[in-house]
Amino acid sequence: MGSKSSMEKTKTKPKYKKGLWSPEEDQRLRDYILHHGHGCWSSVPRNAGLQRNGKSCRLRWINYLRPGLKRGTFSSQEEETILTLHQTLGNKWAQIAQHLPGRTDNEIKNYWHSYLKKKVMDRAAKLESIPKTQQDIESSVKSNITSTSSLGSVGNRDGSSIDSNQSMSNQSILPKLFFAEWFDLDNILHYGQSYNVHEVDQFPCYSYNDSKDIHVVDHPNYAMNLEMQEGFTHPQQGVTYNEGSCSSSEFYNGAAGNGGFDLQLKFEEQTPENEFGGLLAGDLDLPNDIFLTSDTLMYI
DNA sequence: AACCGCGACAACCGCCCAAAA
DNA sequence: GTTTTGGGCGGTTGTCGCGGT
Repeated sequence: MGSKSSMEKTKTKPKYKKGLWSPEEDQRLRDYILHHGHGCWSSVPRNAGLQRNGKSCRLRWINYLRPGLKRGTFSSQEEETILTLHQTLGNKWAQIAQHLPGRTDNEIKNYWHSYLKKKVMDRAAKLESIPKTQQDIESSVKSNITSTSSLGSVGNRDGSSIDSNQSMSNQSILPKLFFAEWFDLDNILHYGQSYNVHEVDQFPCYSYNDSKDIHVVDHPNYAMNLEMQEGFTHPQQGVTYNEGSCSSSEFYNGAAGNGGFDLQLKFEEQTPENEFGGLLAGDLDLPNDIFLTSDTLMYI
């Protein structure tokens, strides 16, 4: 026994802290990743001075600290998206999350287990109670809808999915929303002019309604966002912010989401201050007329 | 006021896979 | 070719707050 304990002494694993994250820990992790990128996750806690393991840091960053997370209740549209995708993909939460900008797989999973699953079961139960003939009608209608849906036909949940499912999981039909898009360029007014966003040869472009000129990715906000996204995606390269590139005249908060997303920013409600907002406002020299409130939303 | 049940959400655990050694 | 390591994912558990009794 003694020898064993001495062996254990020489092979002691570092004691990692567990449980809820404190605001100080969040701050450390956020500061570290925003300045250095995460790189190798196992080295993050060491370098950031945290008593956590790398996995825990990664999870905390992805599910909570990462900029662009959309929090709060799910909209009915998001709900339907989850239901539809779950019907097709099963419990592939990460894949489902790819179609819900700003939502994490964990969040969707929790929502499913706490609410949606029950809702689906209730629906099924109701369907059970409906007389057979009516069920037949409904199921035929449902199958018609499914077959004409852009999501393709329903696959098996055990992974032995049919082709359309595989193509869906490998190559998303729905567009992914990039970091840049949380400014919702479609709804931005530039010096009082509205402009359209489109692509030319896969380069994001924008043009003003009253002009034939097409501008290629030189929109400062777009560039900044792309840069930030690159920074987060490739942390080794470091995060280089386009400091001072946000001109207050180029976008404003509160533009109506024209069927898309509201131009709003949302930051952590749990943290004592709007730290990411503080980061933006501080490090990025955010203009004064961009309102960063705890009620606002930011999308990624 | 105390207790209990429940829902929502955060976080951990274990497994799998791919890349590196 | 094998082992090790790191990252990602899904399932599950833990914690907290709130409402009802």
